[in-house]
Amino acid sequence: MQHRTPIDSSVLRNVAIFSSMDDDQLVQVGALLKERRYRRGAIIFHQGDEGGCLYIIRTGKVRIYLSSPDGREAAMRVYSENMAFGEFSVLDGQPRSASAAAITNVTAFALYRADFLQLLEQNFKLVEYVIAMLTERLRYTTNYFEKLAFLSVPGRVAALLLQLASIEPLPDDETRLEITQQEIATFVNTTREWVNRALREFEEQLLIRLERGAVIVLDRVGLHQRVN
Amino acid sequence: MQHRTPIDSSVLRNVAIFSSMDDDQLVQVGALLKERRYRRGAIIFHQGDEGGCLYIIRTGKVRIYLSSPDGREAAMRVYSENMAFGEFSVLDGQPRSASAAAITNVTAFALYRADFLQLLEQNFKLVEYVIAMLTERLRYTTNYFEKLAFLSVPGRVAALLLQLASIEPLPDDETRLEITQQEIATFVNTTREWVNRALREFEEQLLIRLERGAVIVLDRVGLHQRVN
DNA sequence: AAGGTTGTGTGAAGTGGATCACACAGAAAC
DNA sequence: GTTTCTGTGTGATCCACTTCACACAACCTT
Repeated sequence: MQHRTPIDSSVLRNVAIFSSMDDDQLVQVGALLKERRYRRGAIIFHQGDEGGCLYIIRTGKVRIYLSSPDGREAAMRVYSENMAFGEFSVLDGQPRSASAAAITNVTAFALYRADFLQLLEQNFKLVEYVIAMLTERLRYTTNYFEKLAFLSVPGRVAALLLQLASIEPLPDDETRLEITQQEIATFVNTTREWVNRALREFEEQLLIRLERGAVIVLDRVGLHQRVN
Repeated sequence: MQHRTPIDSSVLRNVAIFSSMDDDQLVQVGALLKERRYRRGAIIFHQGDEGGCLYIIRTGKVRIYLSSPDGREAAMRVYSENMAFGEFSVLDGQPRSASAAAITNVTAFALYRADFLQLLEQNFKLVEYVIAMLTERLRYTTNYFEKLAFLSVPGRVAALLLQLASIEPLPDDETRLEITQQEIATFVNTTREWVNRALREFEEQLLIRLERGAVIVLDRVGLHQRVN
């Protein structure tokens, strides 16, 4: 199920977290990584679990989310190719602060706590990268918090669409987002019905087009004006 | 207005961020710090400002908050003695992600970006501390986000009271929190009126006692049950 | 083709919380 | 003293959003 052989170091070249390393170091890192595969929908870890490793995504998308005692879910973020997630637990040894699930089929590299901490000590560039990553996370969450606190439901939906669109490869208009309305609802912390009403309104204004399981963003500047 | 003389290094001994340093290093750090004073209510920095330095609080309390275009405020956190704030901008050079205001009169040390980065390179222990600080911030905000997303107004008020009570020196019951209901409202992202209604209900259940400008926490376990 | 499942669309009723509108008391300012 | 704030208490109304209830289409299965 999982490779025990060292991972081809050339693959690691474009992973941001290792970008500062030379060939020798990459080979060394490759030997520490374990390959992991997850099916669409599979849960990678739960909030509260002991967190032994961080993950670097090779292919696919991962959703980070919180769940309430009564079964509701609040999605916080999507990570995609070449991004790392699950670092907090590795850095501070505390349990997972959120849960992670595979949105699509996912292949990832797992890097375990002891190995990672050792790399950190040996490589100051990596430390700089980790600090940069953490501050980025912090800014992201602060921004997310801000939206939740200040924006109405339609505003949050519009903001989410823009954010998702900005991740997608095609920076042009006509960006296709493969996401269900239920999923959008968990991201903006409302009900599916309200997401639907907001989306239909945007569709009437020709800002988006709706399909089963997808939203096609047509007019980003128009959407941007709807953020309120 | 501000000291140019080096700061007594013995004062730095109990500041967590420098706890790993020996006497020589502390003297060196002391020479880099600038003393700053702020009046009760004064704004230390605004969201969006260029962020040149981080602050270490000597005495007093500081409130970190966000403000919306239409003038509403959402408070995120209170920092008190010996804690550092304003680090993100120093670490990544980006503008301030939130605003900071003095709740009480405040004296603080300012440490500027270039100086701080240099210290970081010279001292790996400091790096470890910074990483620990950042992960703590991240966990705190995630937790805060979770409360905002899942709890009702009374639940959030109860959770806030418990959190504030846990900071206060007296860990016993009968903890006096000097805070107005308006301030509570900005912390839990509601209106003053609703905070009042929630507090009166708690008072009737003998969980707290109300005074002008203060809430006295009587029964923490009882309050804990009201978090929902 | 028949039946189940998942995603969507949409009305009607219910509610948590916001907004508005005052009243009142303690503190501070004159 | 009186006046003027700042903080509190509380009812009435309003509205954004939730909950419930169903209809329907697309896509699985078998």
